Amino acid sequence: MKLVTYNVNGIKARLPRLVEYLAEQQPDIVCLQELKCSDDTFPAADIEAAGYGALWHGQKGFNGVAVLARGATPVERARGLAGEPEDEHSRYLEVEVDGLVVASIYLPNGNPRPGPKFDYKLRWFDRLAARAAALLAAERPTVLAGDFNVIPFDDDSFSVRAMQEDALMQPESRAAYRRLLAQGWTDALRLRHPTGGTWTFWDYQAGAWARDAGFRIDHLLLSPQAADRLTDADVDKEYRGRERASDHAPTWVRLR
DNA sequence: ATGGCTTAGTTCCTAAGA
Repeated sequence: MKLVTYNVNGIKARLPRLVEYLAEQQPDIVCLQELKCSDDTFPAADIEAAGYGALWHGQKGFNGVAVLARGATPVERARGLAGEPEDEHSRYLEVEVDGLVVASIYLPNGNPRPGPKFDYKLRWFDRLAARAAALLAAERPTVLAGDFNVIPFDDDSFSVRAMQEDALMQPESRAAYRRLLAQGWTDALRLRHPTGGTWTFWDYQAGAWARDAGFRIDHLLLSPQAADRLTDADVDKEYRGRERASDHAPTWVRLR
């Protein structure tokens, strides 16, 4: 089965691209981020017409996450993370589908840094880590899939210098990501492409796509029970080059 | 040489993204 994470950067603007992707790739499970739509404007009918059941956690204007399942409706386990009741950002949706536990994650960007947005990013990371530890303790096949807004290693970026001051590459961001991995999660893309150079995001600006000036920030973290079933992981890079594309490309794992 | 772009909402500008 193919499980995808895809930051669509506005599901309304991206709907033709998304429907096309579903038809061409027929992924089994798709985690979406940056819906940028409220719950009542999510295009559920179009998704259903494409053959997918869906759960979504929307927000007007920005954020918003969803999980789609081919020929099935995901069963909701949680929306939002504990630990900060006043946080109203829609960034976490956890479901169960076909015996798999799946979370769609949109971690805060954290720019500008330093400042309250960067502090929020680190707090959100801690809250995610608490949930992730509980998920591991259940010893089930589990996938944390999403836009983590972290460039884990220097070779995950086209230019260390260009990103040096960015929140995505700060030591604190990387340390938080490493602490998460150290719980026992497998970074599937890293495992399959251990020397880096695999990008999931190319900025709209400065001809980044044309120069292949990208970086890797969309990640799929597998519990040991899911990692045992991993057969492949990669990026459907070609979709970044299409008309009115998202600035992210679909990123995926195959599990037995 | 991340400067430039794109999306959505409060639209003919602003906020947010990364």
